[in-house]
Amino acid sequence: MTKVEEIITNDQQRIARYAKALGHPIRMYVMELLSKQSCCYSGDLSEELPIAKSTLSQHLKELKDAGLIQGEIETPRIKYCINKENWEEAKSLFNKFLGTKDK
Amino acid sequence: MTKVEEIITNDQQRIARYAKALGHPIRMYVMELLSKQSCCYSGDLSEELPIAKSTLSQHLKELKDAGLIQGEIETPRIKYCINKENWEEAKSLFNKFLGTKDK
DNA sequence: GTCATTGTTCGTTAAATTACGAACAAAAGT
DNA sequence: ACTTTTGTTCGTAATTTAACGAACAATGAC
Repeated sequence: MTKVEEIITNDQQRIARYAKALGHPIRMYVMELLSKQSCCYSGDLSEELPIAKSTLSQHLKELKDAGLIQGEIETPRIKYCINKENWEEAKSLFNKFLGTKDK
Repeated sequence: MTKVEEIITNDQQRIARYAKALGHPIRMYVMELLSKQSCCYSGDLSEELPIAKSTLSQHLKELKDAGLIQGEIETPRIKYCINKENWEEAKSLFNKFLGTKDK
């Protein structure tokens, strides 16, 4: 009868999308790293993390598809950093949701 | 070689668990509702939301299993509310992650 | 050109997620 | 006892997720 879009707000859709992307320890690890040190190389991640590089690649793709990170080619490596614009949006959405006073 | 637990912190595991639970629009909707109005009945949710009640039940179970909500029998209905203790932990973890100043 | 290096894509597999309706269980009302 | 209300559980199906290794592509070094 009623459609999802009439009930679930756009913000809820978006924050759920971000939350989903953060819903894995490896991806949390990457995001936390990036929020601390501005950028990283997947080769370095691949060394520290005990997972196949193809698996890591998939996780990075997840984060990229969710808009949380972006990759920049810096041959022969790829430099990953936070996607500032979307990250700001995500933070704003989470802060609002969490009832934090700012924003 | 190295184990996941040596790399991924406990906090990262926990916040990822919470994020995963929040990674669906329906569940975001419920959590947002509960953070506003302290409690709700799944019957009411079932009416507003265009999904089967069995599906809703599953989503509520997800949130319950993640520790974000708790159900209290109030026959014949079930009253759902935030699980305060875990919600505080989740907020604290998210705030730390998001780089918010408080907490 | 050939060889490393770096990271993605492919193919596969196992498990988890999402969704539905039907069946079921519990408890209160008649 | 029967019915109604409320919500969970069951059975099923389609899709997505997570993981691996092998194969592949791009680029720089030899």
